[in-house]
Order: sequence, then structure tokens, then C-alpha cells
Amino acid sequence: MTILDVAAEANVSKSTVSLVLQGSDLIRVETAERVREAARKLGYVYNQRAADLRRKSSNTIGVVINDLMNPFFAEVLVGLERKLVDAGYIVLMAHTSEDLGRQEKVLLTMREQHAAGIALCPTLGTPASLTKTVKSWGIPLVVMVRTLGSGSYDFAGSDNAQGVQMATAHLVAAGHRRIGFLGGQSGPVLDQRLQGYRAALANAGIAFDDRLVIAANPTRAGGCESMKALLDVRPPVKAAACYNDLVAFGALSALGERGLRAGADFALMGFDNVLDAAHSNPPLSTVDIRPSELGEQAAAILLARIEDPGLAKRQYLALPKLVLRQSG
Amino acid sequence: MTILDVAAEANVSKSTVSLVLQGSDLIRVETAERVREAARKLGYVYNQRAADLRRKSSNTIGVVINDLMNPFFAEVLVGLERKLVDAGYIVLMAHTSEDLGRQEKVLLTMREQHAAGIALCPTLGTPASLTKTVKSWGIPLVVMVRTLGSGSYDFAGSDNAQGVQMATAHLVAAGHRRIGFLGGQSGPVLDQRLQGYRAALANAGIAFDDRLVIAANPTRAGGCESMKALLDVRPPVKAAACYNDLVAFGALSALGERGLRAGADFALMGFDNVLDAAHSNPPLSTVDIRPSELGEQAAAILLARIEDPGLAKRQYLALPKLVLRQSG
DNA sequence: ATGAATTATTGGATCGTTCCAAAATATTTG
DNA sequence: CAAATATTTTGGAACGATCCAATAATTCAT
Repeated sequence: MTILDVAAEANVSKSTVSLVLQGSDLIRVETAERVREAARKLGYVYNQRAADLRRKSSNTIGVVINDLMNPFFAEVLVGLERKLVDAGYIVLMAHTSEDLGRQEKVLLTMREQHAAGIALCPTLGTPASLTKTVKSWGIPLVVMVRTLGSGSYDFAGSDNAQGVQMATAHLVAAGHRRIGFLGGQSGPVLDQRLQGYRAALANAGIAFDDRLVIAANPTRAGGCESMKALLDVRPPVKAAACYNDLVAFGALSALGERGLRAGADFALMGFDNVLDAAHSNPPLSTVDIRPSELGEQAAAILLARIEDPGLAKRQYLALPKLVLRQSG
Repeated sequence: MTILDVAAEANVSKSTVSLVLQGSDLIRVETAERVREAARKLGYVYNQRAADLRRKSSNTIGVVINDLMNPFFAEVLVGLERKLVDAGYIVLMAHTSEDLGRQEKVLLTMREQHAAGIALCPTLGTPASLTKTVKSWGIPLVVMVRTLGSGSYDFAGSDNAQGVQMATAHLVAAGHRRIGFLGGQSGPVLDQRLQGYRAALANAGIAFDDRLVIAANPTRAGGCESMKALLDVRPPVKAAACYNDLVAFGALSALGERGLRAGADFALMGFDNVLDAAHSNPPLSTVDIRPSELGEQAAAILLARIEDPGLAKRQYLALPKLVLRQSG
């Protein structure tokens, strides 16, 4: 079932059918209608890949996500996908689980598939040179969430330092002097967030105490563990900023386990403002960086680049907003 | 940069290069090595789409998800994706947000892209005829989570009735006689879960009371609202089974808001056992249906069908397991 | 009515691969 | 060593679309 069958049915040439399919206005309307009717009658379905081959184009966009179990990335993905589909693309999605080997593999596959562009949340340990590599493939790339060295590339993320600084400053303003920082594995994002934490302390004239920053996986389990560790510090600590909301949720759980309640007995701040944060127990005070908008912005940047490869590099940094609920 | 360039570089014909690329053992090993070397030297990259066109095959699989914001579906997707990538496929992912129009659109796109198979979590309101429609396209399909009428089709889901019955029975065994059911929008899954709820009550000789089942969106917000409504019922209710974990999380939040704590003041059961359930506040007792395994099973079923279209229809129903934590 | 200008339509070449039958080369055998 | 057999290699025709230059059909002006 090809364009030729449709052509035969409608008594025109394949070229005419092709033109009609592309919505060209070169074809007389009655002819076009006849062709469309024939296509409908035969149940013709367009072969996008054949078209792409000839046209040397593609309407697929590769999206690679490092951690879909984190609702933050799920929200980013949803925003991104919506925008891309609306623009007529379809996403080739791959999940890396922070596995560099997997990332390389799927990137290669996307290249072989002639993706029109790639949106990447790089796994930890991704070499900074990757941006250049992908550029050398001739595929537009937007990096998301985690920066990749200091080169110049399209990027969508958030102002991490600023955000954590706001969260920490809020805790300071509430009268806390001993403030913990919970969770996060080493990488650019942790560095930036920690920097915000230190800046807020410095602004308040509070000495940095490394016993109060407790590294842990950025997961609920990590949050739970690290909160328990923090609660064991003496003299007691009554406030903490978290690497992200997931960690904060785990911390909430640990608090509950010890018979404590965030808001009353402990002041806790998250980061991201994932959807869940509004209905945790208790609802989480956090730093809103609008995850799904971040995805949309990444899409917009990528689409613009595809449209015009010569554009100056763009960068979207969500500017963080404090949202105060009950945990802190 | 094509196979022809490689052929020229290696002093062989394009057919030889093609054979080498396919790992054929028809070619003498030294020749093969020479070809591979040439390809490497030139930085040749395989054009999967051209190959697919000629071969009339495809290594992409369409995956359509209705609600990625629900971690349950995110976990299903992760399991599915991993298995598919391991099998050499790449996923074309689309998100419908329960929008039937979007679902139709992306399904068409996937067809035009010649997906080798489709894994579908249908949106609410999907006509049961869709399974036949997709079959008529000649594309293998596996339906996930929500059944689609009573026809015969590949399916991966869970035994909902059984699961909720277990959860409810657990509440009964703990001595509760007035047990609520929270959340869920109408559809096959709600019907099945409600059926399990009623069966458990019937088994215990407890009369069904429709004031205790409170419909609400299967989200945290919905869970929060419906729990508040349930708490206002008189005489007071002290136990509830939830449509899913998300609803239970919302319910936990509502309980906290009223100064109540699940486990001590109220017995609450979730459904799904998403990762988050282990670290909610308090940790959620729920029905484990192993979401990511569900995804893997769906992948296995789809791959088997692609392999051999003549196979009998298969069906995976996760058999539910109670996991008792602190909420109930 | 005729040539010029305009508008519609078309055939062949092409995109980068695979497949097939046939040709070239190497190996075995009587 | 020639014939038979086995092993390697190859050119050309697909796959299903698009694109371009050329042709056919209309319309317009004179």
C-alpha cells in the first residue's frame, strides 16, 4: 500500500499524490480531493521513514533521562514531551539509571535513527566533551538540569545556588542557627546547592559545620537515613534544607518514625516543588523551580536550535521561588 | 558518508560492506576486518532508517502512557524500557494525560513510523475496538494495566479484585467493621478493585455501605479530599482501603492535617507498592503488584508476539502480595 | 484563433540500505 | 591437472517516498 496505489486509484501520477500529501497548493483542489478520497478508500498510511530518507529529515527527537523514578524528572519529561508533540515531533525516550554505558548506547542508537535533536539529562560522570561530540554529529542538543563543564551549549536548568540560599535563609529568618543539609550525590548540582547553603550561612554570620551536611543518595531512602543521622548529632539540630524534595520526603518519614513532626518540632525545606510536595505529610515547604515548565523551556530551546542552527547558545535558568507550606 | 564510501575505502563492493555490517559469516575474516577498519577510519554511522525501509522492519516500539505523574506508571515504564532496550529496541514514548484525542494522534504517528510493536496504557474511554484496530494495522499490541473490553488480546496488569480483597480482609482481621474505600475514577480498574472490596466485606458478613466509598481523582489531591470527607462521616470510620498508593499518600496528608496518624489512629491500606510507599510518613501498608516487573512482563509478551505473531494470546496478572508497614 | 504566459501534472533520478542471482575466486577431488 | 565443488564477492533492482526539470493543460491578451 503505497503512494503508487493511491495514484492508480485516483488516476494521477505518484508525484501528484506526493504533492497532495504535503498539502501543496500547486495541485488543483478537485484533483487533491480526488487523491485524498482515494487514499481514504484504500486505507493508505503515510510512510514517514521513507519520506525522511529521501528528505534527509526526521521528526523524532531523542530524550534521555537519568532517573525517572524521581518525580522531578517525570514532570520535566511530561512538559518536554507535550511541547515536542505539539510541534509535530515524537520522542525517542531512553532511561539511563545513571549508567554511563547505557547513555552511550542509547545516544548512538538515536544517532543511527537520525534524531532531529536530543534533549539530555546527563548521567553523573558524563564527560564535558559530550556536548562537542554530539555537535560534531550535527545533531542539535539541549542539556537539562545538570551542567556539563563550562563550555557553551544550550541548557535548561535552575538556579540551584540561589534556590538553596533562599531556603536556608528562610530557616535562618525563623531563628535557626544550626541548620543541616541533607542528601545529594557529588556532581555539579550538589556543588551549586551546597554553595547556596554556605552563602546563606555566611550572610547570617553562621559558621559552616561540616558535621551538619550529610551526603546520601537523592532518594527517599537516602533522605530517611540522613535525617536519622542528623537527629543523632549533638547538640540537637532542629532545621535542615534538603538536596531535593525526594530527600525531604524521606526525612519526613524519619521524623515521623522518631515521633517528631516537621513544622512543629523541626523545620524542613525541600527543593524542586514536585507535585507531591503539596500533599505530603505534612505538606512540604520547598523551593519551586516549576519542573514541567523546565521541560517546556528545554523543548523550546531545542526547537529553536533545530529551526536555526546558527542561533546564539541559549540558557534557561528557572528562577526559584519559595513556597511555604507546613514543614518549615 | 554512506556504505559506498566505506566500500571505496576498503576496496570492496557495497554489498560486501553491507554483509560485514550485518555480521554475516559469508565474508572472509580479513576482508571483514578491513571493512570495519575503513568504517572506523571514516567515522561511518549506520543509517538504521534506510535499512529499515529496505528490510521492511523496525526496531522502534511505541509506548503510550496515560499518566506519568503517577509514579506507578513511571515504574512500569522504566521496567518496560529497560527490557526493550536490552532486546535491541528503542522506545517511541508518548504521554496522553488521559486525553483520547492525543492518544489517537500518537498512535497514528507510531503507525506512520512503522513501530515494530506498541505497548499501551489506554486512556479512560478508549473504545474496546482499539485492540482490533491496531491488529488490523498489523502491529503487535500489548495492553497494560487497564483492560479493554472482553476481547482476546495480550495484556499485562494485576489482579485488582484479589488485591483489594486482601487489603480489605486485612483491615477486617484487625477488627474493623466500618471500612472506607477512597478514590478512583470510574473505569475497569475501579470496578475490579471495588469488587474486591465488596467481596471482602461480604466474606466477613459486613453490609456494604455506599456512604463509605468516596470517589475522587486517583491523585494525592483526590486522596486528601476523600479522606477528609470520610473523616466527617458519622459514626466515625477508622479504616480504609485506597484505590492506589497515590490516593493513600493524599489520605496520609489529610490525616496529619487533622492531627491523626495512620497506624495509631486510623488503619490505611494503599495499592501498587510504588517505591515511595516504603518511606512515606508513616510508611504505607499496601498491596504489592511489583510495578516495574509488570512493565518487564509487558515487554516480554510484546517481544514474544513480535517474534511469533501466531502465538496464543498471553496475559500476565501480577498476583498481589500484602506488604504490611505502619499505616495499617 | 494564435502565441505567450500561467497553472497543473508528470516521469525519472535519488536517499542509503538489503537482497538476490550470478560472477569471480579458492579449494577439493578423482 | 581439469572438473567439480565450495567459498567469497558483486552489480543491479528493490523499499516508498521527494524533488526537479520538463511537459501538458489552461487562461489570457491581442
